[in-house]
Amino acid sequence: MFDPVCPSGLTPIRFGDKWYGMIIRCLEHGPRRFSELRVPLRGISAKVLTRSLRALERDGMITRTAYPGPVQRVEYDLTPLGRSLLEPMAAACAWAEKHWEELLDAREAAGHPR
Amino acid sequence: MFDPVCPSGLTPIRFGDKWYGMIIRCLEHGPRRFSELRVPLRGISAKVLTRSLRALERDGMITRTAYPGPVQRVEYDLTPLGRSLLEPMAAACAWAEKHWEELLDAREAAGHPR
DNA sequence: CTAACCGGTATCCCGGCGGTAACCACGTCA
DNA sequence: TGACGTGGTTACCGCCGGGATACCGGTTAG
Repeated sequence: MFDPVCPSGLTPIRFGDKWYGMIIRCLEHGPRRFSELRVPLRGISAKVLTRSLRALERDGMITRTAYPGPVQRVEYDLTPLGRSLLEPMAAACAWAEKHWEELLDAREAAGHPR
Repeated sequence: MFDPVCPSGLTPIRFGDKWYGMIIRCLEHGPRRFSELRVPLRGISAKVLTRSLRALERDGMITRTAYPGPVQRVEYDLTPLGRSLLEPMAAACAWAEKHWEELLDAREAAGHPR
């Protein structure tokens, strides 16, 4: 998921900052903990992940819940608003799937290394 | 069109660089000349517009046609690929129209100045 | 006691985006 | 002859996003 060559990271369509969209997709199937998010988002630093999560929280896209147990445990989950973003994101992904090769070919033809 | 307060410039959804998407929308209803593009895109500098246009051209989104008449005349037009981007952009705009207020409210509630 | 895990924060660095300003070639007009 | 419009290019500069690294407080496992 989200390997460096994945087209989803290369579409001209972006949601918020670099990770905003990917984080939302990671939360699509239920809440995730901080460290669970770092796995699929290969290479994200803790700082950047924290910042993106804070931004998403500020925008009402996700909730942050710290469980008071003895072990530190924080879960992030999508709000209805965040979930509603999945729809246009799906449209963007559909576009990318259909037209990604075209875009790549155009770049190659323009002399840009693939 | 595209005044600084327009939500379209503030959605978390972005297409390419800052202007990529707006340029495509400007070309939606037919070809436009360089200077015609600078009008709706208030405040864009020639440098940035040129760079964005080159990027769009490189990606096969638009064509650049210089007419050989006595006066210098260059027109930019959407390719089918560029036109196909209008679809997910419409989805993004629909989302923004529906949920923009929600996002704003969330930011305000988070103590962020509106 | 020590190490590791969790969920971060603090600091530094770098590259790229975006903006300003100056300049330029070409052609037209007065 | 000079000013002006068109469609740029170039140099410079500031800011911010993103990455790497180090550290930290609390808890638990060995």
